[in-house]
Amino acid sequence: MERLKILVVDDESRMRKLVRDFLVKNNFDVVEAGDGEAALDLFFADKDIALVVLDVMMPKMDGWQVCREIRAYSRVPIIMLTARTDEQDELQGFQLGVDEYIAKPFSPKILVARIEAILRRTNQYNGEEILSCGGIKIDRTAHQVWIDGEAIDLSYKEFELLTYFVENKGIALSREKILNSVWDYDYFGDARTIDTHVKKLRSKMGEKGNLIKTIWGMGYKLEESEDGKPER
Amino acid sequence: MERLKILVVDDESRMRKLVRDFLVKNNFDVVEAGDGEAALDLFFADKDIALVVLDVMMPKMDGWQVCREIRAYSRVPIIMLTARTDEQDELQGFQLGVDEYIAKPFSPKILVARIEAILRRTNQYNGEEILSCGGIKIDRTAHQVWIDGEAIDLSYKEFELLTYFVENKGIALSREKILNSVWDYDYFGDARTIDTHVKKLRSKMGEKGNLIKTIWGMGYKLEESEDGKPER
DNA sequence: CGAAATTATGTTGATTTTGTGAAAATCACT
DNA sequence: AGTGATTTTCACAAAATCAACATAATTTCG
Repeated sequence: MERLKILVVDDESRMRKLVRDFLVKNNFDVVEAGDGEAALDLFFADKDIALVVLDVMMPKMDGWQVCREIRAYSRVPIIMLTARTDEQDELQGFQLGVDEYIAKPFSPKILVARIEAILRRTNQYNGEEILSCGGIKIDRTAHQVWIDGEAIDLSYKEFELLTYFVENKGIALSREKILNSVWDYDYFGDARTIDTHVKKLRSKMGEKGNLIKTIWGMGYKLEESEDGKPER
Repeated sequence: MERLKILVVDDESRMRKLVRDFLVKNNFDVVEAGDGEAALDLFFADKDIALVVLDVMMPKMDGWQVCREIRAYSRVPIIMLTARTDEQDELQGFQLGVDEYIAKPFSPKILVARIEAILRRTNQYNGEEILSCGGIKIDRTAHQVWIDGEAIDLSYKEFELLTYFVENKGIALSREKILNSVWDYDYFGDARTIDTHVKKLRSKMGEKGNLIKTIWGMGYKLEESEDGKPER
């Protein structure tokens, strides 16, 4: 599958970098614009932009206006980044043809998940809806997890964390890394909170709980399979 | 692959030298700056700096400020050197677009590993993720070692030490050298500690343990293969 | 061979890191 | 505002690691 190109529009370069880094890591191409005009120029010059991520709050031309102008000529999927709370906006946005909202601050993981979901909906992307690994099965749209065929209940964070583990199975993950992708980008708190979630995950996962290995002095890792650990 | 250029910014010349020496040994080009202003001058004068290593604590302009100014114009990867403990800082830095943190004191080996990982992520560098040597296989991302296909558990230090041996297979390594790259730069303890770790490594490695040769009066060496040693 | 130097090994205590349960804070919904 | 669920923090227990040391074994070299 060729890499899909995403246009990211935000006046803050840090936010652009955040979004870009995460998208690139997830195999998308990214083009950026720092204001509405540049965004429109880029969008109409470049015929193969698969999706647009648009900050609402921008000086000069705001996100709504950019959205309106794009919609006058194109049905490309548009995701809006908004400040929490504003429900009024959502209404306005849906009338304008916005496909999805993401409230700031969001977790990078959620951003990517939403983008992939939309692209999947529009048949431009066929990533997996169902993840699985050593008896763990995850349905992302249904937000449901099965262990050896048995459905288990997980809270939101637990689900996100387990999904992240499965997406990165076999890779040693530092707490730092986990925080930076599963938690909102402005989360400032104790990395040990991860331990608590891991504890709950392990217990809810029953026998399969020990697929989540502790890497002492480093972090955690989801083992791809149970075997390969004979001695000790 | 041409040599990549790294800008090292720290007010302590001792630290700059430490970092420089290690990077040069690992085939990077290094330019140094002793304060924030010099760093910015150098950075904007020199168009092909591939990565910046930045100490947080500096007189006059601190690391955050330097980071901000660089980020206003560039997305070059930035690694911050911080005092242990300060988690608050990490949040701030993340918003500024810092790519990685390394807590002082660090081991030179870790510094190089992180730098290479980031450059790999940004596709500027294609070193190996998997090392191997005479039946020993090391997956750095998984933090996992196999001996003849069997996974073995190693502690953090043991893993670092074995990786160092494999990276330098066939080369005689003095205890001094080993300490200076695998241990934190402020460790001034007994070099005999290495012996203890070598002992544990050898025993965990089973038969392959004797690939780690003692070089009497000198240090240790990892043999590239078991056979082919008729003389001696 | 034997003494001196060096390395191997087993043990131990201090330190660091992780596990765990419970309390506190936050959030979602009514 | 009130309730229950979720998330985070905290404190202490448990576990793992690490450095150091003492003693045994090995190598070197006179």
